[in-house]
Amino acid sequence: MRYFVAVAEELHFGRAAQRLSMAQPPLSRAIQQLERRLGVVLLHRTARAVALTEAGSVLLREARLALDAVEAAERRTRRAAADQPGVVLATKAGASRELLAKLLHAYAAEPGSMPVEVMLCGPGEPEGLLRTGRADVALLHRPYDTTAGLDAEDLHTEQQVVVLPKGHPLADRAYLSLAEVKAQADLPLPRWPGRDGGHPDGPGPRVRDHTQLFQLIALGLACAVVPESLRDQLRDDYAIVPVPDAPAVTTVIAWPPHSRSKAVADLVRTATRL
Amino acid sequence: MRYFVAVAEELHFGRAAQRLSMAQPPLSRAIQQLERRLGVVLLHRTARAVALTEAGSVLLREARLALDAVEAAERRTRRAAADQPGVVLATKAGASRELLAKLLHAYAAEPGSMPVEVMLCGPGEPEGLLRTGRADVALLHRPYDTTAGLDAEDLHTEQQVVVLPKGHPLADRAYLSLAEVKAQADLPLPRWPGRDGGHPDGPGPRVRDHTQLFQLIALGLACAVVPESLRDQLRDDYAIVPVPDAPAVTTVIAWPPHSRSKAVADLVRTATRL
DNA sequence: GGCGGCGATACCGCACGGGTATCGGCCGTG
DNA sequence: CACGGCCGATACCCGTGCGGTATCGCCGCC
Repeated sequence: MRYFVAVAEELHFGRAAQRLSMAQPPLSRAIQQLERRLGVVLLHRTARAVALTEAGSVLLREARLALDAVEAAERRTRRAAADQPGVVLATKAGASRELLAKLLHAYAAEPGSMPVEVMLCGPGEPEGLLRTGRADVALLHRPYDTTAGLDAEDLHTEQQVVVLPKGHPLADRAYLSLAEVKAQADLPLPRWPGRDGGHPDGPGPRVRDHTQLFQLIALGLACAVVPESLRDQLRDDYAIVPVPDAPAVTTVIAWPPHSRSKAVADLVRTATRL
Repeated sequence: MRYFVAVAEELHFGRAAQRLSMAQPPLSRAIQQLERRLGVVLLHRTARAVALTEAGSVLLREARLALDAVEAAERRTRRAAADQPGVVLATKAGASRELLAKLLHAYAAEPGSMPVEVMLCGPGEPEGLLRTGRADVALLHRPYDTTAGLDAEDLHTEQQVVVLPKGHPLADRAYLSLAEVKAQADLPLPRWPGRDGGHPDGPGPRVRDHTQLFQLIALGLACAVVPESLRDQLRDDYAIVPVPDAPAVTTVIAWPPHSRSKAVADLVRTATRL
């Protein structure tokens, strides 16, 4: 299955073999065996190109989940046996900073609380971290993050604002509509990486984290619609205007649905009581 | 991992090996290898008994999920390649009969609908069927069934009633409290099998499906608290009394969170519009 | 038409998974 | 207290299957 995922992602047996540190022929045979075992054609091969069949793309999605589950099993087992227990909390760097601080503080004061390791990561990563067992619990932000396959509790909902370079013509407005923001051809919205690590097509600059984002805004090369709590982290060299019709952002605490850990349960309970 | 799950469930290398149709020594070694690879002690072995360690029980839970995911990947891939598409809907035999009928009828009338295979199963099974890819969508009943790890939409909520043998002294009451029902020592509540197939301890008779249940009630050996919609399926040789303080039962339609199937989406949409 | 890129095939060797035989410790029993 | 039996671990052997190298066959392009 690892082999198939590699080939399906590369769409090239040679490169996939290289990624798996093996030779190409055994890889070809392994895929053929898989196809024979399943009785299904997974790949259309022409001498020039490899393409996924319908069934192949189903297997790609399912196999990723299965491999993640296996990885999670190993990792969680190892962690359960480690002598120093603790919880790993994942969240996007820079988001919900104040809420996170309050949560950590309140949880530390709980009786029987464990050390919490905070894992800061890029957008879209936390779900994968939970699925592969690298993290135990995460703070996510709907609708940016998806909670599919996770259990979650809502913590806080807030409106969004647009961040503009200081002195921009629109900076004096009391509020802006999402349509007006998008209509700014000179200040495009940035493009965040998708789940596969690729950036969607479009005019805006490619961006990986908030530092890059605010750098670009300060340079007058972009603007961004972000939750209003981020304003606390901005110095006053930006202009901030509410965007009432942008979708509200809900901060949620999420965890794998079968989690049996007392620490995660305590953390969730503490968070909902804040 | 399959090996470990077998040993962890049997807590006996010999029987586990038998279940896996292999000899005991290679199984012992395989488990040792797994322990060495993870660097973790999974089982306490005394010469007389085998017991799970803390880490072992974590791996048991995680490994089951991982194996289910692998099984689901294979099964869904095969199904995706089969020339006759279709959806498998799982639900407990006898529950929500009318709602199911309406749903199937309404969905069949939708444009682009596919054949629906209804899979009737016992209590607690549907979650496993969804996780292993044997079913695509299920009708569940909270709080009896858990929707952890699934996406779900509420369809219908109803009160519960107690079903008594005809002519029972309590049969004339306008309503009963849950405490009164439980206090009936001569008419114990039945014990349903748990997720592991074992029945909880207690006085009541062990029961696997509604047929058994109602047979026992008719014989005057048990009573049962069930959703009120079940009364439509009962002939009038039972007495039915509302139990207002029993938890309300919500019928939900549930599906695996990463499902990308149009048929499942249509089915869910149809169900929520009923 | 020839060359190059790429997946498939042919063939080989070794490592690992599984089998049988046997050991060793623990408990129950007469 | 000694013996037997139960059960997991160890020792040793064998065959299969996975991965490697060499090569082929097909297609597209210069």
